[in-house]
Amino acid sequence: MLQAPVIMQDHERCADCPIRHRAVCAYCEPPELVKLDAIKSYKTYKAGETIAWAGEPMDVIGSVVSGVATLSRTMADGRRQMVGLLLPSDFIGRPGRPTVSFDVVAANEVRICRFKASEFEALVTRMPALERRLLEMTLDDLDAARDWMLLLGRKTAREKIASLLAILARRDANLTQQTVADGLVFSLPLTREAMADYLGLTIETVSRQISALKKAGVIVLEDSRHVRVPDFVALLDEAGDDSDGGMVS
Amino acid sequence: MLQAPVIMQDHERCADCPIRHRAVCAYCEPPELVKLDAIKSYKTYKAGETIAWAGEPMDVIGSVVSGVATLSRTMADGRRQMVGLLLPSDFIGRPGRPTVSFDVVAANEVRICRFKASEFEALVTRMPALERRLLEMTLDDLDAARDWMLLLGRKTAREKIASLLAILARRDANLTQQTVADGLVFSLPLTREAMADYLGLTIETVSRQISALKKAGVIVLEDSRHVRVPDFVALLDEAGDDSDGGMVS
DNA sequence: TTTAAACATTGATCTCGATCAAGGCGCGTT
DNA sequence: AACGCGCCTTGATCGAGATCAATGTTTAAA
Repeated sequence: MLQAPVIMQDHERCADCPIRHRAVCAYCEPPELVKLDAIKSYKTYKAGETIAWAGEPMDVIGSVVSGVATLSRTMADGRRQMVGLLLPSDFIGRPGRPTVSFDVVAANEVRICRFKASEFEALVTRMPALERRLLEMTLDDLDAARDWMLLLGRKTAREKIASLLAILARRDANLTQQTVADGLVFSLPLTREAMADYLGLTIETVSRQISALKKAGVIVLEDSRHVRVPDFVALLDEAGDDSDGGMVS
Repeated sequence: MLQAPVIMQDHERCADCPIRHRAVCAYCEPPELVKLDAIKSYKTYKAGETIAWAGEPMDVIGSVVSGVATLSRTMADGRRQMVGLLLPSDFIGRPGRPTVSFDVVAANEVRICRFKASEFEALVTRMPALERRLLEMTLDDLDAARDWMLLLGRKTAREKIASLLAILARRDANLTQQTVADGLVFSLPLTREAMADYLGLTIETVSRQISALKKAGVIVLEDSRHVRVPDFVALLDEAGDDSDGGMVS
């Protein structure tokens, strides 16, 4: 969620701030920026570690610096559905809300830059542009959630896998500034189980469909965690998407 | 989406405004309120009529006064997934976004109170509390979308139907101030087809599962569009939800 | 290097919901 | 009343993905 199209590397001072990408770097005044710097802190979570449980009070907001975190809802009998995937530069937090409404778990080793929620909220009231930015980010999340709903409700297993791979490939290409022409190569930051939770499938089906895409030549598996996409358009075609969704071209 | 817990009937002047429920009534200053009144307009759409197509520029924002509207995404081959359900008092619009990203369709006769987007935006910049309110509403939508994702990805057909009925029953009870003890009665504002699009099912499965819940005594069908729920807790149980989700008790 | 545990793949079978098909019901029109 | 049309229900069958089961692979600890 909440992906910044390009990371701004010319703002070293706030390089890891949860809001750096457009809000602070674009709008904030230097005095406020100093305050942001003074109250931020870092924390690293190991793979599988729970960052926050559903229902817990959420006293920090932040953003992913490196690694991958997941948001998921679980039913009483253990069925689980991922409802958010947080990659580097994504924002974590629900401004103005006292509790988390889903489990936040580290998919692999995750480094997070955090603010105390109360201090962040105070800052927001003094910086109207920040509030605007938060609204914009939440709308991005909502759009992503709605695409995700189409995937869960109407796509076949094969389309689901292709869609997920396309999303991960796009994110990776943005971060590394690759172009499509090179033939994308990227790593899968999720286990088969996490992919299954993302897609509303079982791990067996995930595995089978990845094999099928491999057999069809749409992807090449360097190993079980590294994928090469020779032709990105072919992958999008498998995903059933009708647009290229803003790929770096 | 964006449900107001109780409609404020003591603010006649802005009774139909897209933002009446908490933002204007709670925060706005009288001079601004007058301006809101001056620029609002009404429009009624017939059942099945498309209010806006995906990709179109969206020059109005507004809210549902009566009737039901749906947001849905469609794939190239016609598969459709509903991604938003707008009941009376719900907000329509993506503040700051130039286009709609899904089809907006009237499920039955819908009356909408509208602002020109540009005028509304201008107002927002002068009323910081309004921006805060929009953020809050968008977060509500995001929470709803995430619950919906759990439904689509992991619930059985029967649980899906029960969940939808529970949502509609709750909304109806809130509007009419019924209590659970009475044994809820409410009308289904959606056709079987719309329910199927909501739930990621086919109309046949929707029909069958409604029949099954009827046979099990969880619901009573007065006719195909009116439902009685003798025991709301039993319905929630069928839905697989672990919380009562804020029912009026 | 061996071992154990987590993760991934593949096969065989089953099941829930989709699909195909036929009728029924409600309602407005002629 | 008869007709047509949209909507809903029910039955029969099919198939995609789940489930059950076995085996292979990677990783890291001993």
